[in-house]
Amino acid sequence: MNQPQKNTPKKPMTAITPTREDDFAGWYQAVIKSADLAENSPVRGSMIVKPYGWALWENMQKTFDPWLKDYGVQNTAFPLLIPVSFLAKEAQHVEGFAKECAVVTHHRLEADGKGGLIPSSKAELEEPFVVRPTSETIIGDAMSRWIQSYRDLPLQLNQWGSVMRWEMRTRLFLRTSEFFWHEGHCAFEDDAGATKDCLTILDMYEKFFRDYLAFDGYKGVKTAEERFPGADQTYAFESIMQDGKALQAATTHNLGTNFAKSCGIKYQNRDGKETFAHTTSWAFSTRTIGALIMIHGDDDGMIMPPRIAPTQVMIIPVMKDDTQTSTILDFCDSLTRQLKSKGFSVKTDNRDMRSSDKMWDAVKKGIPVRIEVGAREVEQGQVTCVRRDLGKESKKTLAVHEFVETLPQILDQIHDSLLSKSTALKTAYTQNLKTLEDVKSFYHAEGKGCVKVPVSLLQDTGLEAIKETYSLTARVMPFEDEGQTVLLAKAY
RNA sequence: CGGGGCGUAGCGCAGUCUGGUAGCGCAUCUGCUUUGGGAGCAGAGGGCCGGAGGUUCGAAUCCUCUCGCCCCGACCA
Repeated sequence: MNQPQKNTPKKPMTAITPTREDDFAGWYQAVIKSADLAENSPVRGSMIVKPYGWALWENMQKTFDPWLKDYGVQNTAFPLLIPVSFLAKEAQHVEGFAKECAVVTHHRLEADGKGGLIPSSKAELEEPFVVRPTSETIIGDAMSRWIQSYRDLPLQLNQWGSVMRWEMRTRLFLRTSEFFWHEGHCAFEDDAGATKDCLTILDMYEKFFRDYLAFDGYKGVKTAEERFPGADQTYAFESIMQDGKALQAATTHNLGTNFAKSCGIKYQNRDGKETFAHTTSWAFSTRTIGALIMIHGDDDGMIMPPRIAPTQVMIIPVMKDDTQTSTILDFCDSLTRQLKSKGFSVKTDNRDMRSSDKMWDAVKKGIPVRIEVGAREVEQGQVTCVRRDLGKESKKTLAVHEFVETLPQILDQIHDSLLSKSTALKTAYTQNLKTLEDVKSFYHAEGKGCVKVPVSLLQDTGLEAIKETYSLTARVMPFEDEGQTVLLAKAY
């Protein structure tokens, strides 16, 4: 699947088979495999994030975490296991998550007499734990003790970790039983504080996605139906994939006083009266890696946005015979040091492989800039430079100093180009329609992508059937239309 | 959990209908020639045919049961 195959003569050879057009889901998996981002594990539904994929996630954390701290958020670590009784506290919340919880019921194993191990019947827990599907309840419990006075507010907490939701159908990055994320949990004096928090964080997400991950999307409010279980209001950033489906890249929730009431988060207000705090929670997950793939990737594989790419520049030595090896490698080495000292993430691929294979490897991994250094370049003090997003047509030879000086611009150009492609994708896959009939005929005619319709259609009893028929859901009511429209789409 | 597909060498697959010595391509290893977008020739190694039971002289192939993966739904970040 990750190997080149003889495509039909008409199509140019691609590094990835199947192509996006042939089979989008198959293409998606092939990209992950070819880029060596992640793989399935022996644990059903749980992935192994491989070093290259994890490096990407680490870069996301490194970028985003300081923003949170700057805003006033403090990092914490709460237990992986949550007492079942905690989860049971908030009615909506239970209903939302109970059916996808992994439960820990024992604390000891014993031999089953057949060479295996089973939970010991003598070691059953009095109260089972659930592996956290999200941490509102256990953090809420702590908040109820930590918050006494309005002086303790706002309390802004976050943790980087993983959670588990027992999903029926899993797909690498997009939906796995265990997934990695950050989860912010904050408490405020009033609704104004909580709402402002949700919107501030949502803006932060948008900035992160646009300025670092180079993708566009719709910021807005979720419909009542699509709200987080236990939230008064859910905000989201919805992005559009190359197959026209929507993907929720991040959400923020105004939990109102729902969790404050169920967890007992009360404080004495400025008038000395006991008052419930207003809490929020917000998150983005390793799912955004799936979004990166489906937004930027092409038939040659991954395309990493330069500002988040684990490796921004891959230097490929092109050796003809042994006599040149050391001078070429020295040249690469000095170039690497030069670029590293300027803060770029650079690698020289000096593996003992054919150079053309190394080039394809860099292509499939989506490394933004590829540099080829052979005898010619060494002699002339030049480098040959190729942009991943534009392919071999963009191959250019530059003097070394010129390359080093312009690299920031090259990376910015790649970023800008990816972002504007993503905006174009979003626009091309959004139809502005007025009536249910329009929606029906659009999808009936095999229309691909999302439709934006007046919010009043949510009231229309005919909408359900259409949503059902075409597997649509209400994604978000975009801010750009001031809540007057709602985006309907198939979604990941 | 429903409907469909699939588990055979590291990867991708054929062989299964019609039971009879385990195959192909790529990758790997060796040698020589090559090297600027997936090199050529010659040779070599590699398998409990997902697992467990059956039927049979004989099972990758037939039967039963299981486990896992993929796609489309339902559920969802």
